[in-house]
Amino acid sequence: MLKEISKVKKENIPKLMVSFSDPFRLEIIDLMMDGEVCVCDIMKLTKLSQSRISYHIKILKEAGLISDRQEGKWVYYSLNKESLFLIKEWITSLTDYSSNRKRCCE
Amino acid sequence: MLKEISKVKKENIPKLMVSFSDPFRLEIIDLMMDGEVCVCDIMKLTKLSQSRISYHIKILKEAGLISDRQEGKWVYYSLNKESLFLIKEWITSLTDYSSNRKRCCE
DNA sequence: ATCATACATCAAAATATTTTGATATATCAA
DNA sequence: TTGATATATCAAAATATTTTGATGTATGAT
Repeated sequence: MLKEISKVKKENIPKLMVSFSDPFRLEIIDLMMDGEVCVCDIMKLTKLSQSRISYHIKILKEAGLISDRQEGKWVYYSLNKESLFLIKEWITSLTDYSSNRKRCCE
Repeated sequence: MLKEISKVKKENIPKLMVSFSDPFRLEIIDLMMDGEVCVCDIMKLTKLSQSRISYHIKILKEAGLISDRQEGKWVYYSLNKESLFLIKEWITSLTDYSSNRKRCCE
């Protein structure tokens, strides 16, 4: 069902959603809303340790939610708008298609 | 930031999102898109054990994503459209407000 | 070539989530 | 009242995620 009405593959949803399931990742995402950030920016702004940030960045990256761009010693991360749109579309399919049928299975 | 541009309280986002972060919960949500389901429906349709289903139902309920209605021995669960809309609104705030500024912190 | 900086990765420990099987509770029917 | 059914809850075990501190790698400056 969900499979067919959205461009996001159902099996990718959990990984994407896990991105939003941790308060520190939400903080990082929040920072990225203002534009690109490097790990060092996040360190300054959140007081999380470097390896901890790298860990969460990795989760976000593997979910496809962020992109990176290296510039010398720095790696700049930014939100991947395309996947945000896919998620939005998926959620929309939930709100739009959830039926008004009283009972599902009879 | 996210705090201010959406009606969903930031601290509630992780719990809501955790709902979508497990494939079995997604299956259950999927079933609910067709209307109300009881635990017994989910048992028939998914082959998950009863207590396992109750556990996942509890997660969904505590996130505020589903509502329940008891009728005799049965408890019918259904998606709570209001919270789906809040989530959609939150995701929309992400896509709409994420800035095009190149660098966040300078 | 050496050093400092930015970040990634790794293994171990800490912590959290999920599953399981058993038991509890509530409702209904006989 | 007894028994069956639907679901919830619980504690233990299994499993997964997160944190920590240490080490590795690449880049650029001296």
